[in-house]
Amino acid sequence: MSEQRQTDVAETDESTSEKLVELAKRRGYFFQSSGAYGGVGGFYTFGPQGAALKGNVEDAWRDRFAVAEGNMEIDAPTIMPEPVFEASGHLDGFDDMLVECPECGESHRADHVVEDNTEYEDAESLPIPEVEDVIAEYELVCPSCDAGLAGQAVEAFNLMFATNIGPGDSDPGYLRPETAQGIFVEFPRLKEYARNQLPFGVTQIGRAYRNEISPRRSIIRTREFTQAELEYFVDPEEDEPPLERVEDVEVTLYPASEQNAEDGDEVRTTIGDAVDDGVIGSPWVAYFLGVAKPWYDAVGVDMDRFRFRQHLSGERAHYAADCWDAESEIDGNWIEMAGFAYRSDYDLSKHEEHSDDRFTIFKQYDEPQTVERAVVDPDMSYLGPEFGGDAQAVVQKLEELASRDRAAFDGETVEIVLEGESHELPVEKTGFAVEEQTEAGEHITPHVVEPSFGVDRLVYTVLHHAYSEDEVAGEERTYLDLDPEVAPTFVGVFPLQSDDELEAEARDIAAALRAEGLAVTYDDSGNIGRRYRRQDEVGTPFCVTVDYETVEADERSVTVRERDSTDQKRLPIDDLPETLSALRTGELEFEEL
RNA sequence: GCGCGGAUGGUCUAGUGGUAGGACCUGAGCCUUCCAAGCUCAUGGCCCGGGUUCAAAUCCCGGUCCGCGCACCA
Repeated sequence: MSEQRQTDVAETDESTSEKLVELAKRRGYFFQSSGAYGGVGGFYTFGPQGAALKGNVEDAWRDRFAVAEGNMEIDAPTIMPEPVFEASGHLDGFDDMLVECPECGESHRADHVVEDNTEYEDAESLPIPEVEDVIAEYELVCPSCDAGLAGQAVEAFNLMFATNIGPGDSDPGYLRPETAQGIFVEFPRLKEYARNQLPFGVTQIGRAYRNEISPRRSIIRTREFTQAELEYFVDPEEDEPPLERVEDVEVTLYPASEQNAEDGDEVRTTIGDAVDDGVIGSPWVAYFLGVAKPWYDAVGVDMDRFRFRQHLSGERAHYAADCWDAESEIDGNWIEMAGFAYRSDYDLSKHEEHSDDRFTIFKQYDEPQTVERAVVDPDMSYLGPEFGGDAQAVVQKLEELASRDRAAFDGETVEIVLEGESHELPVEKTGFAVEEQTEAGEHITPHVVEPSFGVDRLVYTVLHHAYSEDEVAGEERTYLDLDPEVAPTFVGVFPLQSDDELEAEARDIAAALRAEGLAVTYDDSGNIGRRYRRQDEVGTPFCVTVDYETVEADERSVTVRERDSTDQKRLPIDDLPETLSALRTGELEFEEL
């Protein structure tokens, strides 16, 4: 269907965006929240049409990335306690340090001021008091007006919304800045549910919150938004993606090498070739790019305005081996709609470190392995009196030494170094032994592949790419050529004109189609042309009109009008529910009627 | 957070120091046998708070929100 998609948008892209935002307000797609109270920045309400469209897009995502891939979906809370974000790094990493100039009042990123004027390279990782000290020590000045910044307070601005769990402030919590943590945190239980078998995937569709300094461009960058994320857990040594399913998928790639090149350009290739040529480093990332591309096409993203862009080394997190964004073109700008990252074991290791639970999977060997292992079992009745409070540290040193260098225990005595001081102790008191142990497997930390979709940006793209203008019978027309699968209203039902008999018949048909599970709107106001245009503007794919032939002829029939072509066909009423359902799923094309 | 520009019915807009018009939309009616037609009538507005002034939607200050640039984009 997309190859016929019209991109004959008149005038400039920018005015398309303006017209779309205006249409969205007027027709109930989306609009600014709390308008009655002056509005609030970065929050949008999806109106009746927008909520339905968004819901349909989410359903389509669920069908593809959860159901069709055999993954499980969860629904975690949006508020989680502070330790979760200490582990995830959001508490520190999400901080911006701001320092305000006492003269001109401008705020600057304190870490940037430091990095630009000293030899410090990673000022963001310094504690705030230290940044203040550095500013004083180097007598750094305001980049705008050269006034001295020494002595000015450096303020932390965290992009997470903070709250308190329960009364008082002893139990801080945060609104999640991404849905992913809700999955990672529950990994210990989810792995049980997956019967400890890798690979498995967990999806979540939900809200995330970021207290953006500067929300922009309507629903493109908001403070509350919806993500659809998949965390796919794999055994890095054994699991491989079923690339054969997607190897022929054609994609437009914009690799880092091309972005860095003088005359770099996008590359058209297939998933299979991109993996073979090493353009996409991670086969897992490649697989999900291959799944995502046809899906984006199906929900209505214009493939001529779509690409996958590789992250440059500078914008990639240090733990991410390879990362690609799905981007769509809006107003001549490319906006990020999804990120596909190979995150290694970073997230699970962090939670393993910070929590009491195990974020590993027990991986059984093909054959149990017998290994020799050097162990110690120190005589604490000797070590205790000898070393006092350091006894535990001595035990730890002995354990380390045994596993590292068992030859050290060959003599009568063994030497350990404790806080720079050397100690000798009799080997017989260490309980040193080499034991044979049988191991059935090992605990491994799975790696995770993360396709992370921004639902709001996708909805915006779908609307923007669907926005079309043409002429019908000499009259200008605006319509959204939304795919029937995601269109908020699927069919409009009208009486041809004011007439009790026609209206009654049309209402009956509308009720029958609703009973079929279709999204139906009934309209009998104004003339028929006006009603068609109304539905065109919200993107309703089909309209059914009851005329005098319907109520007078022997075989009762109605006209069905298609939105994009405005063509009409006559159909028997009895066939309507079945035919329209088939049109919705794409089993049937309008031309075939 | 800074800078620049903006804010008038649901939407788009005109406007002057003397409390507001238009178009579209919407509703009622007439007309109408398939594409925003016509006619009649109707609903509905100066972002918020201060200040100047006899008088402020208009001028000034502050705030909120929107757009753009800077910065930021986990």
